[in-house]
Amino acid sequence: MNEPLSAGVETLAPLYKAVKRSLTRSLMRGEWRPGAALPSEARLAQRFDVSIGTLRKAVDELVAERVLVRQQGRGTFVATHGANRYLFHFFHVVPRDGEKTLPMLETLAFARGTATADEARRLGMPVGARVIRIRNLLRIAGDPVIVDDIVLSRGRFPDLTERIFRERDSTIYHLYQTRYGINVVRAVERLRATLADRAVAKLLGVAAGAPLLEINRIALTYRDQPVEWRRSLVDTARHEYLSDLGKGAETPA
Amino acid sequence: MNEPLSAGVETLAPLYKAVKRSLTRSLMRGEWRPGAALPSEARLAQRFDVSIGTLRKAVDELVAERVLVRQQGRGTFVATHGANRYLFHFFHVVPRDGEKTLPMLETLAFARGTATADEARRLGMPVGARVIRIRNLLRIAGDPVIVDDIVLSRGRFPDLTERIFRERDSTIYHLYQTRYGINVVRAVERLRATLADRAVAKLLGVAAGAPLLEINRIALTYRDQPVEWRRSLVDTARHEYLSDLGKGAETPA
DNA sequence: AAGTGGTCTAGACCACCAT
DNA sequence: TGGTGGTCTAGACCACTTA
Repeated sequence: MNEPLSAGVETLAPLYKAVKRSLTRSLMRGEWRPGAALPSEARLAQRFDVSIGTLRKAVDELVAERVLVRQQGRGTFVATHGANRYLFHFFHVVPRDGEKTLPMLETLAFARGTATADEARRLGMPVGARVIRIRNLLRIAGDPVIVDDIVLSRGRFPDLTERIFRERDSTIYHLYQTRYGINVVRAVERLRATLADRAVAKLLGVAAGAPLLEINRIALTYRDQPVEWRRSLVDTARHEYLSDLGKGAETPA
Repeated sequence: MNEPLSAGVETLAPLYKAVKRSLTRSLMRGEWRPGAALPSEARLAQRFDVSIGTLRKAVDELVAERVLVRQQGRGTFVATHGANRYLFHFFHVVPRDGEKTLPMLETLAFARGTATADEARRLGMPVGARVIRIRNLLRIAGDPVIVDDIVLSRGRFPDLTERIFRERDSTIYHLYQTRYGINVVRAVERLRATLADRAVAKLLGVAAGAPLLEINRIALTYRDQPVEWRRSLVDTARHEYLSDLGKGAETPA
């Protein structure tokens, strides 16, 4: 496993970038499972034959991207997709007054089909590729607020069945991560305003033609490979989409 | 100017945090003007009596927050509000097909008044405080796309007149920065869907009752002090709000 | 007590920019 | 050529966790 850093096609100029790349490759290979501890920084530095400072700089960036999690005194771990990570980084709908909470998810439909031109483009597959389409209703504090339509490539999720999807015990991304080894690392969302059609209006308990917030999300894994396309329709009568910008990282003070 | 780091009310545990705090204080005081170069890292390290590594770690965070800008071989500078920074970090409306471009701004109204309860809460002022209200129409590639309603405290912008506002030669935040020494560093946006009223519909060239994306933005300066409240109404027929999430920093590869 | 990450230091060398 | 930031190193010490 001691692959020399100069092995890759081309070594990135700064050494710590090469180390980061090598770490990412190991993560993609699944060398360390989600939730598992990496070797200590001292050991990793040895393995890559770099100083601890350089190793730390590589890990720093992966921590900033939330791929790894450091815990002082315990170790460095592969980030897992649980309720917390979902709430903090992948779910931006908040009550207009009150605290953000985890939505309850009810699966309304699960169907197989072939990719439309739109779906193919967004997921980087050929038109006609085999896909799965899932519709969910999300309730916040009991109220129906969001209708989600998810599209997945059957190539990436070969044996995914409605039963497996329904009977997962945590978030959807946790299912992707644990069962399919697909680690959602980033998401790009495009928002617009639209009007509720009759079916969605009924689900959300609003009038047909009510204004809804439409979120088109592409979820990405390592190297920005698209994994999931999700269209969310949100009733923003009592909820909002929160976008906090201009912060590089946490940096509280 | 050699204020000891232990001077502040309480010194933050890590040394580099104290250095960062001290740098921020200097920026708030205007010790270095926007666009000006800071002393070299070696000199700053001397001044704070810390190692270069520690000094760099403090500057790293301010660079990540886009308060400072490093240029190899030239120096470290106080970030200025120009077209680029605005486009990249404070303007998220993009054409659905095509490149993001700088909008053209037309000022429709400029009026003085006193703060409503809503305005007072959002800007952290007492109800009835004196405010300025400005309405602008933004065109992208010639088409009217956004109506902006801006609310400012007259306390922060004492001598701001319609003429000064109209005759500025760059972005609005550049005006705040250069004329009032107020550096917008961060923004929090809350989005919802709404319907166009008659006045806005006419401005945007859509039907009354057309769906619009409503963006409520609070612009903040150092220490998260609110500076500006802006409500934008966006016609998302041919444009979208882009939200890129999950990246800690740039980290291209 | 042993092992982990977090901070801090001091110094070398490189890449880039101005002159 | 001299000054700037960018990278890399080696090592000391601290804070925290676990056993």
